[in-house]
Amino acid sequence: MDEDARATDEDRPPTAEADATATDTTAAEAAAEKAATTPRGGESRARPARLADIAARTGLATSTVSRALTRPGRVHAATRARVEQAARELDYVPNRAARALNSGRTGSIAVLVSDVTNPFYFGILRGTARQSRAAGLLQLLVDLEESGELEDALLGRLRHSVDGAVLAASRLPDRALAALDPAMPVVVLNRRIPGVPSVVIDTPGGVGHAVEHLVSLGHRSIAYAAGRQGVWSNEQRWRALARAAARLGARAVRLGPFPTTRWPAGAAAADAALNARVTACIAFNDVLAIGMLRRLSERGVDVPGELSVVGCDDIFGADFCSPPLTTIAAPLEDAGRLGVSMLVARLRPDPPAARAAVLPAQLVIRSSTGPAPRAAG
Amino acid sequence: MDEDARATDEDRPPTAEADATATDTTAAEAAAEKAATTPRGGESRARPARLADIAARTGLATSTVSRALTRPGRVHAATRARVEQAARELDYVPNRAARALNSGRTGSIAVLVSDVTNPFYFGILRGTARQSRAAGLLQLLVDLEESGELEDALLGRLRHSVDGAVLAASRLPDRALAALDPAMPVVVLNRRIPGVPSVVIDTPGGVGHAVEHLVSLGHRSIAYAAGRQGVWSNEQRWRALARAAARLGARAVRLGPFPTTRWPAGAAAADAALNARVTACIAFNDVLAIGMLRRLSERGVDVPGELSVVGCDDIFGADFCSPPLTTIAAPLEDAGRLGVSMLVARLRPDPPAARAAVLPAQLVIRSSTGPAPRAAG
DNA sequence: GCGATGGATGCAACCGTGTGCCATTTTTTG
DNA sequence: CAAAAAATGGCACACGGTTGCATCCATCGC
Repeated sequence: MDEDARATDEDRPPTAEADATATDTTAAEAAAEKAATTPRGGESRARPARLADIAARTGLATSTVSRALTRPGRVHAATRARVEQAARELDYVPNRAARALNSGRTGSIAVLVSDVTNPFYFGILRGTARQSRAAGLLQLLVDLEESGELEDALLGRLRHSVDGAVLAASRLPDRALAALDPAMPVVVLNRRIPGVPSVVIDTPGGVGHAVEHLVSLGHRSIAYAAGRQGVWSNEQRWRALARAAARLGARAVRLGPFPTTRWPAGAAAADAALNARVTACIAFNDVLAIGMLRRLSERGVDVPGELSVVGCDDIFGADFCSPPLTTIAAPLEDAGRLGVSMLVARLRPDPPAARAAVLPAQLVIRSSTGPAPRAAG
Repeated sequence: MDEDARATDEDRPPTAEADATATDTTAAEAAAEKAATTPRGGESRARPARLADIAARTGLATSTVSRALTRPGRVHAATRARVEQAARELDYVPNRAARALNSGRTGSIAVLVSDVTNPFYFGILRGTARQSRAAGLLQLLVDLEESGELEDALLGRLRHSVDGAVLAASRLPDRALAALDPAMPVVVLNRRIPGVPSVVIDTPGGVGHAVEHLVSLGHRSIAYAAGRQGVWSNEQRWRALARAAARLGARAVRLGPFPTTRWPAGAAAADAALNARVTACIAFNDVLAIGMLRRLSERGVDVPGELSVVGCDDIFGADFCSPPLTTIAAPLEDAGRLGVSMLVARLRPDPPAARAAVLPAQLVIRSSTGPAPRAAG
């Protein structure tokens, strides 16, 4: 404790490294360990308790101990109590590897995201994290760094290391994902594939509402700033916009595609929107939309006075950018939770048929949308 | 492929669930599997290839196959080629559980964060994800949801399931963390504990620069909007501010503590700063600072005209809030990478002594700081 | 009092991989 | 050409937990 107070050298210049004062303590620890138990080949770690240790302590067989801990009804109540007592005393923690080896279940799932730094995944990750823990599963986070090949390779190697996977925004073709299922149960988010359970957010429905919102404000020409070509949700959103515009007598223009993961993206989209003679623009996602806002601000374009901007997803930051962004809010945490729930259901001995869950999206109106300017069409 | 085109029903009302059209295909698949191999008790999954399968195919012993794949020098080159060929043909993937069981190494590490939705962790997670993959390790993401008890319990259960852990912002007391090390190697981020390897970002140094920046702009009274009491980095930053202010002849005021994970936090901090008769405020982190900006904007206070605001960390959003935030940028991805590197070094047979790496932080000047107003002092 | 019944427990065989030790083969050396 | 040395491959066991089957004992019914 008093050692802690000593470590206050905040005025030290930022050197690359600084040695801690721990050389002696670690040496002492190592010596202590070595003296304790040396199970095999001189390992330096203390040996954790096994079932056999509990068995020895209670005078039971390991099989009985195992049943006492995992099949409570299968042993005498008194025996069970004895075993649990001993387990507590020895600080017993079951070895997951051993359990996995003969049961085939690892007790963990993988969550694959295309890019961890994309704020879109924050909410999803929180949802998967919560539901995983609720289900007693560990969550492997795999960042694909926007690489489809990496995804393929990783899925192959993960196949037998996890019980299943949640794929948030996979890049693999439908066939590859559908083929994956027998080897490893999979749930996909934001995509619909026949035969694969999925969680889809009804952002297209929200796009319809956004178009209504814009048309009611007098907009008659609405652009769509597209994301990466071929992405399922990207095409869905464009179609929803085109359809709603047609229904309401407005003109729909498709711009792009624009990259949506790096900041420069929004600039190109903003310029394209200004060229397209529209009064409003719905962007594929909030990252793109916020990038547009920045560019428009740089160019001195008034939002929403001259151009209204709508985003998708309601990511972190959409409420404090300038101006606060009107967006189609996606229930990301719910989607993550539901994805894991469906995966867990899929892992049960009698898996339900693959289904596609649809979560509603809400149009959140902030300050980046307003009445259409008079002159434009 | 043509099936994919059919799945375009974006105008469908957002129902809770919709059945996929996959019942027949999954049934066919299941039948095909059952016909293939039924290893034990009629499992429904296809049996993955094992070493024994390669051995049978090549006419070698499993031990030789094992060595061919893991100890290239130990077998004849021709034998090794045969084995690798067979492994490819059978799509062999080593069973991690079995490997872990007898080697004691799981090939995975845990990364513990106190709250996944805190944008502070985004950069860190990307760093740990990259370095983990580079080291051939899987990364377990554990969200502690701001609960110290959960952390304690989880660390106990994880102890034998992972090779080590990176603790980003742990809540456990120093003693508990130091005691953890013999059972499970650990690297802590943003905290310095004797005997435990750590990666610390020199934000306090950056705070010093920020104070110089503010003083040079004429500020003489600077507030610190504190984060959660007792957090190591929080105390460090305050001390750095107080020390730098004393050195430069400015007055330092400590406000708070304020919660820094939820948005309402910033409001209280902003009001407190206005009451404190200061002209500038350095906040514990960017979440708090951005919350302050929002509140100040609501109250019609000009930033930086009436009050300058500085944040810490340079999280996602700090560059597009209004006004863009002057902040002390932390190299978060580097910190994550380095944390994993140090953990990996710790896992080697001859672990180096625990050391504390310090990464420099940079003051990034944007638009939330400016000259001090005339009247105040 | 004896056999049937069922609950409680132990035995032993797995799961798939890694590795120490030994047998065998091949190469080198005197 | 024989002996020594090196290279190569196989046997068997260990890792820790689960589970089918056998065993044992107590209780119950007749």
